[in-house]
Amino acid sequence: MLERSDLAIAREAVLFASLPEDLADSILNRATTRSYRRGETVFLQGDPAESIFVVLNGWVKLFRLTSTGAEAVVGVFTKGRSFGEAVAFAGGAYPVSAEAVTDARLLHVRASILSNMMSDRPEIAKAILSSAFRHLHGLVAQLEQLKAHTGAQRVAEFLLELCERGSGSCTITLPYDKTLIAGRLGMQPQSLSRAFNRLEAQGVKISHNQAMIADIERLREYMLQDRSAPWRKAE
Amino acid sequence: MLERSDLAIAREAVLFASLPEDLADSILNRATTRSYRRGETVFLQGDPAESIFVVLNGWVKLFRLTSTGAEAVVGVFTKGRSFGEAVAFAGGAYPVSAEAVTDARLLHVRASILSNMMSDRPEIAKAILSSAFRHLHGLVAQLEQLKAHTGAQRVAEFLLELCERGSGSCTITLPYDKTLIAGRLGMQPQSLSRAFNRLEAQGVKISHNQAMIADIERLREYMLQDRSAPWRKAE
DNA sequence: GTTTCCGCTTCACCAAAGTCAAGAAATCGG
DNA sequence: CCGATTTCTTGACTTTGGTGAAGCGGAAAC
Repeated sequence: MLERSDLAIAREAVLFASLPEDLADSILNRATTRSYRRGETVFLQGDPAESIFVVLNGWVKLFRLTSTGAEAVVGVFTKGRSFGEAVAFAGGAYPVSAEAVTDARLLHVRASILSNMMSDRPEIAKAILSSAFRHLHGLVAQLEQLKAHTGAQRVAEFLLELCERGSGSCTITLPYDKTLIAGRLGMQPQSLSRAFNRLEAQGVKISHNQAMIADIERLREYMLQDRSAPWRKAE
Repeated sequence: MLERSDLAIAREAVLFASLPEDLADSILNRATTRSYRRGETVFLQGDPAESIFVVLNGWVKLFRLTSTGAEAVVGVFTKGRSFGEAVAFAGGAYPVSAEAVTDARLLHVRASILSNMMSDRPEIAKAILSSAFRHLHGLVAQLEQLKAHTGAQRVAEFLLELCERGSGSCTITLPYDKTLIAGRLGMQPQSLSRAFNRLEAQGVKISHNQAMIADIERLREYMLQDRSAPWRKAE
């Protein structure tokens, strides 16, 4: 049912990584996959939560629609990341909507299956809690970012997360379009453009969807700066 | 060990509410309580997470300290609310710090106890997941607030959450000091003051730690307004 | 009672970012 | 290859909210 490569990706996911192989496989055997087109909805906020999802490829965004139609992006996930764990067990409705932002393939795991297996194998509960914790941690980090960093600093942080290396220079490909990056960072696309300009002073060059960072350490220092630190003027 | 009134509060908490009474009690029998003075630290971000906490009375804030010493408040909890569920099982370190903001009493439940019991009684896992989901939902709501609402709107939302009634007028007591309210809403105390002033136009009066809302519906409408809606000028 | 301290508010100023609008650049369909 | 749509950037303007300083008032301490 699942292709070999799908299995490999799913097993790497936090959700399954800590489980013994036999257990992971017996869950994965009962899971299904589905492809989504760019822009297609996976679920809407308010839908009854019955499944847990694991991204096999492509990108999926989770977002909240406000009463007035504005959207607040809450997470953007790619290969190996799961979502929906906690809510599917709390038996409620999804508090966010999910949409494929590129063509994507997702693994669906019905919560009821896991729920049944959980009685025999309590490790499952811990695996799910680990995933849930990861989400909590991610949200807390986002809150901190929003409350304590300027737009340009958030952009710097975003770029640094994409860097493999810890120092020196590096070139990265922006993983999805700038409109979405702006949403993820809680700003308007216009402000993202301006933030990129501002980062030029820190040795960052953007062209098309490539970002070149001249000095990772320098950028990291910029990102960590106190908000009220214009002593050293915008260079 | 636990007083009768403590038991009653703990049983109401999301964490225990869904559990059969015998199970809840056997957990609570193995839990301890402790009192904290105003300002006392419960744990620090980075501490190994061994316990889950339930607030019995008083108020506790969860916050993150940035590298530069700024703090970002991530939650403020009172009677019946629990925290630390997910992380205690993921076996990691607390990603936030916790501090009593008033004199407070907390129930401590060692994660290892729950962990052991979980094998026999899988309902426990679901109770914990429900609590974790509640936190997730709360954080998502905060993100939406920050990204989509102005300061004054966030204050309005905060006040409305404290209202029991759904319409008409109401008077509420601010549950903790304004500095903390400002932190919880992601703004400076000065900005909170200004926001209160702005809300006067919406029929909100603040004196000392009392807030009088003349018309709940009106305030709710104000809070729901699109950010880009100054067509009807700031009245 | 008076002093001190703390929490809160107000003011003036400024930087950050949203809004509106126009234009450039890239992408896609024919 | 060309036109049309979408995405991105830029500019001018406005609003929001942060910053620092000053002032007010209440509560606890002397």
